[in-house]
Amino acid sequence: MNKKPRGRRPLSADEMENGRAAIVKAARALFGEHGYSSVSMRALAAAIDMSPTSLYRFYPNKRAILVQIWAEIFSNLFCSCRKVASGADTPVEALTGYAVRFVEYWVNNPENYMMVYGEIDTPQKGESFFADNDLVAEELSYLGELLMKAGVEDQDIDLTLQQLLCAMHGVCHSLVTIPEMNWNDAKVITTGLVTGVLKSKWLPDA
Amino acid sequence: MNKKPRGRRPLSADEMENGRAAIVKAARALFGEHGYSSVSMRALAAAIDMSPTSLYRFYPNKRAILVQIWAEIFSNLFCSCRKVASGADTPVEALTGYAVRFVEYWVNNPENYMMVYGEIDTPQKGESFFADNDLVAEELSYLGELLMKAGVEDQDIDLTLQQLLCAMHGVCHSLVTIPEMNWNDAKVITTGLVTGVLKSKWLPDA
DNA sequence: ATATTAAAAAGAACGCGTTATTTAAATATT
DNA sequence: AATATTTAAATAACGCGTTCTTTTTAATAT
Repeated sequence: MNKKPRGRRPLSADEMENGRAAIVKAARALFGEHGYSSVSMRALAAAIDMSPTSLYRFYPNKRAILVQIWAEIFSNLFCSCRKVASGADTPVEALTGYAVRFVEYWVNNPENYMMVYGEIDTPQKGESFFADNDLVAEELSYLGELLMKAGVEDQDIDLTLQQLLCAMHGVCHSLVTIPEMNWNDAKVITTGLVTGVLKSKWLPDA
Repeated sequence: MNKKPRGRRPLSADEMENGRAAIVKAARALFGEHGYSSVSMRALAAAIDMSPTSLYRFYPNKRAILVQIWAEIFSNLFCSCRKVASGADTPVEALTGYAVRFVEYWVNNPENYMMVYGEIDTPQKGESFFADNDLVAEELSYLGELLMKAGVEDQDIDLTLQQLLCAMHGVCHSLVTIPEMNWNDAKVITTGLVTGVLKSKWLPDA
């Protein structure tokens, strides 16, 4: 029979989406200006004339709002990186250019880095942004193709890609989280590392 | 005249030291068992029969207690790494062995990694553990010597050392914070990266 | 002994993220 | 129209790190 249910209807998909969008929009502005942890849920709610607890109808917690913002950040980042890569003459130059841009983005926007990597205290309760996210997955396969074009053999691509990722992350992480150290230029550090990753596999041992 | 001051004396150096030691001892046990952020200052205080607010006489905040613990963690880590390095046949093998042990330590003790690198949300208000700490400084110069013995030229040592650090940090950071990814063996990833770093500088370009 | 002083120790309170509970609104049934 | 029901929205409350305020304690001077 499928009779209509009795009480007040739940939020429609549209209402849900609009609510989420409003929250993320305000959060992006506030987090960007004052930093993630300085913006309270109460302040965020007030900014969009919403009760603090009502936020929890749209997002399960503060971190979930942040994760939503990550996608935008990564979208910009990847776009910027690919632009560099596509302008390069050789696959190897494309890879190094990509990596350099990647690192420079985070080093130049440490507050974004902090928003993404700075709050690992909640040890991913099954959310797993990076492994599941389509955006990230596609970027990984893109980099895999670049490695292939650069001449890395098929059976080495997976490992080399992971080493490349670790290298890029490592430079970002080190430079951002230990700013008081006398770091060499990010570009120089990164270029050498990437070059090393690319060389170490298919060049004969010295 | 230098007369004695009138009121109650401040805590003596001994009392201060004992208080700090008691706090750190309890904190190390509790943080290790339940995780840093799951242990409240109130619980920590209760564990040593102290008023929560009295903790703040010995340490300015919770994070400062954590930082104190870092030194112990790093002491163990460096000791373990050097043991491997000193057993190696060649300087290059010493370096790779060092790096592999370094990475494996963090990967095998992610809760320690989290304690050290997991809470960067407070953007170091001038505390700067890594750049100032003597333990760290000495370890850096030790690694610098290893690089020298490995044949890295003087003018390249600083850069190569930083690349080595970034590489090690990058592997740790990636493997610990993105555990859901199908990572290759930490040893394999690290060995390749370190080899690449060591090669990329003084080998002629391909 | 008692008063004075300075610091320690304890207590109350703030804003935080979040949850439990209560109140209000909307819709199908009687 | 009144009622029952289901959900949204609002309010209270919890434990947290931390700070402000008060009380207690210990040491000196009278």
